[in-house]
Amino acid sequence: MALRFKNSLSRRVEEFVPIEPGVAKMYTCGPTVYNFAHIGNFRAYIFEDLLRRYLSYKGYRVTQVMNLTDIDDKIIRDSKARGIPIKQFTAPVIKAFFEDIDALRIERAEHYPPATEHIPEMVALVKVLLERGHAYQIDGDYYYRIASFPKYGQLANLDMQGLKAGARVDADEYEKESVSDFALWKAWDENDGDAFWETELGKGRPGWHLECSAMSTKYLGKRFDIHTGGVDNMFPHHENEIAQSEGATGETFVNYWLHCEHLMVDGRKMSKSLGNQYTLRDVLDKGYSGLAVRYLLMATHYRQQLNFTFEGLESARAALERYNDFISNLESYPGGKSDGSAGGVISGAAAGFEETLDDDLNISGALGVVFDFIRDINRLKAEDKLSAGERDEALKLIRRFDSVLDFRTKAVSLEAEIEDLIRQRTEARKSRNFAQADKIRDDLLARGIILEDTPQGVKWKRKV
RNA sequence: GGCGCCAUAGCCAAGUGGUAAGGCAGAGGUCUGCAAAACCUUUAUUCUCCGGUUCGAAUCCGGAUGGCGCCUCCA
Repeated sequence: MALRFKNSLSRRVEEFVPIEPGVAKMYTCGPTVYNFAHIGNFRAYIFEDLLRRYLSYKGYRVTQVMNLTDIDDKIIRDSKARGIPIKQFTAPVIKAFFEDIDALRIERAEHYPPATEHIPEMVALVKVLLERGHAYQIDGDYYYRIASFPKYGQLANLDMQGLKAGARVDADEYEKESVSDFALWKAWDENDGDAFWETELGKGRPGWHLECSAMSTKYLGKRFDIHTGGVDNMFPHHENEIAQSEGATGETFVNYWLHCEHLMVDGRKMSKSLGNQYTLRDVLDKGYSGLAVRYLLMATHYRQQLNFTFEGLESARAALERYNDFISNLESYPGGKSDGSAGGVISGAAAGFEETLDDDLNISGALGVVFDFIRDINRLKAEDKLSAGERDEALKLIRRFDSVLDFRTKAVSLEAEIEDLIRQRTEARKSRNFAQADKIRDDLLARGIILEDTPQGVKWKRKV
């Protein structure tokens, strides 16, 4: 079976057929850099990481764009409150964002365009929309005329008549032709301070949705394969992107829309506005690793709500330990006498991994395959029925899986002091001074170093 | 009010018509100086509930209950 995705646009599972064979172009909505991202945000980025890595695994050449929204109301408000220029305000937040995605092993996208560096592209887009009758100007503000785009509401499955009746009308925007029309460009007022650009549209700044249309086109073309984001971006953000981009080009903007469900905490959506958020730093400060967070956020299918708990994080940590112990134990296994069954285990696991992930990135199913594989190989190893050649094939496969999962702990060398303690313990054991040996082992455990006595001698590992 | 999603063991979670994956936690065993790791055994006669369709339903249909999200800040 071929790779397929649940497309939000059609609400069906569809086979992935790229515009250009062998190439996958994707746009992934990125952070608004006014504050540290919370782990709910990172769930979306982890999902996108799985997507891009699996596309690569399947042999696609991937181009991913993730925007950095570095101009919006909150950024203006907060930078003004601190009395510093916007760039100075956003720079440390952007720096922290990249530190966080590194800690979570989220592979870098090819492009991270900041909105403020693409004002000319956005202005050009508004001009095209004006020419084509999709935009109008009132008092220096430019709006998108939703009535000019009949498909509006298709992605979110919203009836725009009903929406009007819903009457969530912003009182100070009464001058728009229709309450549903959204801002493309906002004229400067004094509250904006130094947040403005002098352009052909006048003095002002872009609306929220404009950057994604302008920047996706710049880096990926008028049409591209995949667009992702959180479900909460489906409306209005992605709906508006479609209206802008297709209004400007008259062509289909994106073929596959993939939306990631929310991370919950205590049964409620984790969000900045509800104030129930954890940043990655909050979690790391409690002693959990970025890797454990990665596992937890990745292990549940992206279209399923995931309730965040520290119990779940502990469970993720333990699963990672099993995964990593498997690899390191296998690496040090000298090999035994094959009973001929390993080949089937390996090829079965390889096929199963791909079959499940092909099915709209069924990661839970794929992890089931991985852990079945681990148990099967461990059993052969325990019975000494795995040859050195089969061991190497098994390692090759798990490393291939790991190109998608990236759950392998990084090898870090030991401090000389700890090496010395391990040596002292080995001496103590030789002289059967077990009390001393056990004390050293306990002390090291408290420092995150786990010791195991094996037939090949003492082995150490770091707590995941 | 409109649109949509979800409910599977102590916890997390796959499975969408052929007789309940996997992870964590728990219990017993093998191994070990003791551990750890690993392996073996064990932990849901049953998938929120009530009807229906079918030889056969966690899976399809109808209904009920409970939870969550979106409906112009949001990943």
